[in-house]
Amino acid sequence: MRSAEEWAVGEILRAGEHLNGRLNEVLKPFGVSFTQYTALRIVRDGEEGIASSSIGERMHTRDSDVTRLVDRLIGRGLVERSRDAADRRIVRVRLTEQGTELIERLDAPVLALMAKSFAGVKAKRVRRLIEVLGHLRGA
Amino acid sequence: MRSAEEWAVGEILRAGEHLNGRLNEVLKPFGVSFTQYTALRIVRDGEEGIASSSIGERMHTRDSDVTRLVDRLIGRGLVERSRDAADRRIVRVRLTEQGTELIERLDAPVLALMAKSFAGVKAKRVRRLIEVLGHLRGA
DNA sequence: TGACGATATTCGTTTTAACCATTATCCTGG
DNA sequence: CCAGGATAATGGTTAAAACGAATATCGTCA
Repeated sequence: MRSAEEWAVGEILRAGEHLNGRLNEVLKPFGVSFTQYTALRIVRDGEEGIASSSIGERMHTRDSDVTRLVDRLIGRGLVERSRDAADRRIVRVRLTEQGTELIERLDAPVLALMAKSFAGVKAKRVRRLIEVLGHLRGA
Repeated sequence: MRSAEEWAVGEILRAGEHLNGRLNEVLKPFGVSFTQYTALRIVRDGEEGIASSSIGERMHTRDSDVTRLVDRLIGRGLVERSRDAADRRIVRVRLTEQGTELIERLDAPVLALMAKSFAGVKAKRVRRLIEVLGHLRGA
């Protein structure tokens, strides 16, 4: 005896799990975890070098854990740290050349995954879906 | 210079991360990880006791890891194992009373989270979104 | 029956996530 | 100047995920 709402929630969760699984398959050959991929994307989006604390906010992660996540990315040569000149408390993180190259190489299969996932869905529907998803973050 | 597709992919990923984060906040007070919650839902859906291997298939997890995931759930008294009478190789997993009670107590806040997330979105759009998400798993 | 495939467990390892307390460094306002 | 807040890093712990190898048990079919 399940309500329509519960069914809907189940659908959403299952879709999320499914996408997540597929995404991990794409990422695995590159030796990047989903968390690391997320961090790399955040760093890329923060054009002028993003503050560690900002990464933590976007990822709902403690500062100390951001430090170590960034440590790992540095260990792989994907990212680098530098002190902010104006406020030396702040550490800015930016992609290295290697990191830029890696995330760009990832774009293709990730895009392909999405394209495949939404194959057969009308473009207008996809656009609406994205609108709704955007709304979701605000709520 | 980002294409519209890349932007869309970013939106989808960010929405997923956001939802995941919120969900974890909901789950944390109950001491259940997202993975465990997923497993509990799968067990609940497999009415007559689900085979361990089936859990692994749905979660893209190795058998040996399913065993230990189930071990942990048993440790919390949420789930129990039993041999299939017909084919004794198969181990069936089902919710205990405690497990049933827990997942039912989780339904409310999870539903509330979703309701809040989709507040302001027309019901029809939500239905369409769910249609599209369902389609996603098939592709 | 007996070999093989299916199902699950056990053991061991490595990596990461999540949490917390403490320390270090730096900025700012009074 | 300096006290207190902001920002990170360090160190330590626990639990989990992810992977692989080996073992145990059971069913089926040739």
